[in-house]
Amino acid sequence: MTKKENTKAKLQAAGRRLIQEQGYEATTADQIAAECGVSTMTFFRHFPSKAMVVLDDPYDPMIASAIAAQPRSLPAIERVRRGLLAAWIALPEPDNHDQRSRVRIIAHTPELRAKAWENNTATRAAIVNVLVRDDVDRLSAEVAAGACLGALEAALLDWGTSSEGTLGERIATALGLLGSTAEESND
Amino acid sequence: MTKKENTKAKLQAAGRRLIQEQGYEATTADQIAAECGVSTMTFFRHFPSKAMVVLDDPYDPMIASAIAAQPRSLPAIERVRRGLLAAWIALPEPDNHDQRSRVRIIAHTPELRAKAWENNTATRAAIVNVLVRDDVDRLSAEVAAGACLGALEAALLDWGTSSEGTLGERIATALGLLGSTAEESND
DNA sequence: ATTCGTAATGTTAGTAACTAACATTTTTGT
DNA sequence: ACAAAAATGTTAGTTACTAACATTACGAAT
Repeated sequence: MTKKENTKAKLQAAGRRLIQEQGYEATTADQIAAECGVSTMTFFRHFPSKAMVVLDDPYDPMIASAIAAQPRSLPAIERVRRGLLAAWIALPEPDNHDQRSRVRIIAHTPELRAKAWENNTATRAAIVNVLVRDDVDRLSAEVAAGACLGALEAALLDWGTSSEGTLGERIATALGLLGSTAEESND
Repeated sequence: MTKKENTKAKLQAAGRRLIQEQGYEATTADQIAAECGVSTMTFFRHFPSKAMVVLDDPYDPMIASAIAAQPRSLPAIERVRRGLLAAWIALPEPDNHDQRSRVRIIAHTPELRAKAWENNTATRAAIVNVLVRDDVDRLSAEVAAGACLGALEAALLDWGTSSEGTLGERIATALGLLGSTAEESND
């Protein structure tokens, strides 16, 4: 399975480079494929859509379980907020250069931002389900999930478009803005 | 300009009906146009994309100015939150039946939800700009705008998929969940 | 090393959402 | 009734993506 991964990596690299140089809309899947000496069909076998060349990232798993692990006594938003913080801490700070340029592309392309949001649908649904299972009403659950994931995204894009600081800092700041005004106890 | 508006209304009605019956992806722009005895091109002259047959709504204007009108002394989130509440109050409760079925379609179609989010980009940017102009840092502004608009959307979809209560109630509830824990003073 | 199965890729053909350019009809003001 | 302008039609094209089927590259067992 080394060949497959290799082709995917080449497509990803070429795609991101071309999109950075020419813009997202101006870059076609055909072009990316050609750049790698590969057919268009092969491109779509590796990425379900053109957007995924840029969007493909390894986050998202485990988030729902991190939230489920927070104490059920907290208000919904607070549970999601702390769950996301906990999930983040368990992750490594990303390779600054590559990730930052990737995020920068997304930040500059409304269509990609929308697709990124679409991609989060599964995560958002998972979060909502955890909360609803614990007797939070649906509206509160949706608001909590939406607000916290929104803050996460804002942190990511802000980090990507700036040049200093760590992602972890931004995430803590962004989620902090949603926090209950009396702060940071630990349980 | 009556003919134009008439055609648009017919396309909208036919489009929504067909999409409701067959699903969003299964319904083509060609089909909607044919249903109205009109060419495909005409469809796209009235709606910039297929999604807009369903998404086209009259909200959004004035929101930014409602936020600008809130006292600059409040934290960003609180300003946006109160601004949206104020903007809502200035609006009439929508015609229950049509709007509800419209929202229901959106709620059931991830692609449409994503496009709705994309459509909000302009509003979100306007809100962020108002805040930044008043010396709120960009990250806080993005988080505030994202969280509050996210809550608004959750309220809308929840209202659309349920069958009781008013939109106004849901919006108040949803935005209330983001509120500072010490509640509801008026200034 | 040869053979053989499978994984990766290629080819062809097609659909659907759009866009551009230009022709035609319909509406409207006078 | 007539000319300007608005609305629509037609044709041709691009791009993202899918399905079906053919082909090549690759690794493992003999």
